[in-house]
Amino acid sequence: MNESAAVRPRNPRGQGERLREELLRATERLLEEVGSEDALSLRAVARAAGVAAPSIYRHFSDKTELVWATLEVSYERLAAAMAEAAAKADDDPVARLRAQLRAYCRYAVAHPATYRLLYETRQTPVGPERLAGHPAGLLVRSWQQALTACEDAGWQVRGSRSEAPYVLWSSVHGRVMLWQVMPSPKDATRLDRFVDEMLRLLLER
Amino acid sequence: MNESAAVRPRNPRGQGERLREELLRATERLLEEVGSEDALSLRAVARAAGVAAPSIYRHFSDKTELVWATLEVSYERLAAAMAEAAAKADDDPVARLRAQLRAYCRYAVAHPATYRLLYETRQTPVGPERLAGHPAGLLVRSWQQALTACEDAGWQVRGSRSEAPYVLWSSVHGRVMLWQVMPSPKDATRLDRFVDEMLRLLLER
DNA sequence: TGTACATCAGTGAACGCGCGTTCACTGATGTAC
DNA sequence: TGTACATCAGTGAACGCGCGTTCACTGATGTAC
Repeated sequence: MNESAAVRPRNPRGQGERLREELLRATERLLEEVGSEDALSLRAVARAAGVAAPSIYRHFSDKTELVWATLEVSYERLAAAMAEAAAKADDDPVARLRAQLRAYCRYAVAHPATYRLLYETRQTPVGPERLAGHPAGLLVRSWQQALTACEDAGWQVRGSRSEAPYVLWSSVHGRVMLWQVMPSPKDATRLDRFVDEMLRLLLER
Repeated sequence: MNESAAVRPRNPRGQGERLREELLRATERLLEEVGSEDALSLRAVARAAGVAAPSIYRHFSDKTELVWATLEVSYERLAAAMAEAAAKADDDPVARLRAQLRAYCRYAVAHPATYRLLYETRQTPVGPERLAGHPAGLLVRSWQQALTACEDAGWQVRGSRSEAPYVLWSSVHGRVMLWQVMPSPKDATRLDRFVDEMLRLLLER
């Protein structure tokens, strides 16, 4: 039951912000463990950080703030993983797009609960100004750009050009979610094959 | 605060099973309202059904049983809507498939929370024997059959034939979920257009 | 026809629990004079 | 150099709440004799 961090020394003066980071990390880990915002308790977060529950309120005004901040961190990790994969790929726009899509899938496989939560806006009634900054908007732009890069390199996008980013993204998002639900073959290379198939369907010379 | 059903006459002898149906309907409605299993309370279900909380235990052994039974009902409704749409469509396999897909989208739009819950297996650790009966398996078979019917009518499926049902279903499922998350154009005809686009991508003469 | 009894649908009160949040506090450490 | 004081990081105890579930019950109604 001893969650972790049995004794935690108080931060030195002026270093109070460190606890903020520790709380974010603890929340990230626990969210993945319990699988939903409802099931996450501030008391558990405090326990995991080796701190009393009220200490959270020094850094976050309430539970919603804490969870939202954590999901922002998670989204940054996903974006970073995709960027890194693209950078490492061959100097070919299709290879780069494929690498990004695979990194996206790998993130979802590695953090299934977090991945789901990234798309659960319902959790806590959240203002439209926050919804506007939702990762979803940024992602669709990223697929959009990747497809344009492919066109610049001489590829043709099959079907409606304006629907194409949605086709790509929806299908990969949907496939990942179904993969998480379907019982049988929990084999992540199926996702890679799916990505290849989608690119073949969407792009032609 | 008076949730409903202020006075509920006791069922006549031998009709005790009626309450079971009423509880299922109340749960269905409340699940859609609160959006998650965690947020649903047995006490609220009882209140909505005009009954004392312990009465639930006459018909369901615990909360999990109640929710699971409700999701089964929801899934049956979805399947029925799809079947009805297919029956009403022209006598052409592509038209029938399109009608099924649109009915699927319409269901998701009309019951967003329920639709999401249908795919949340995580909710309560549930045995593999139950997972085996998960709607997901039935649905993939249904898309599978629909595609075969198209082939029999002279259409060709583009790309890998074995991936095709997953491409179709993943993309529609993913598109629906993204539609629910994205802020801007809450316009359900976009989903219809998406369905058309996917069929165009997947099927050729 | 009358009556004892079993069955059935449903209840009221209580259990123990963990939750988010508030409050007034402690005690170490840097700073001003 | 010494000391009063402000600041800072963090705490312990308590709040009121709603939850899932259990328990022993009530009272209407059908059935056996």
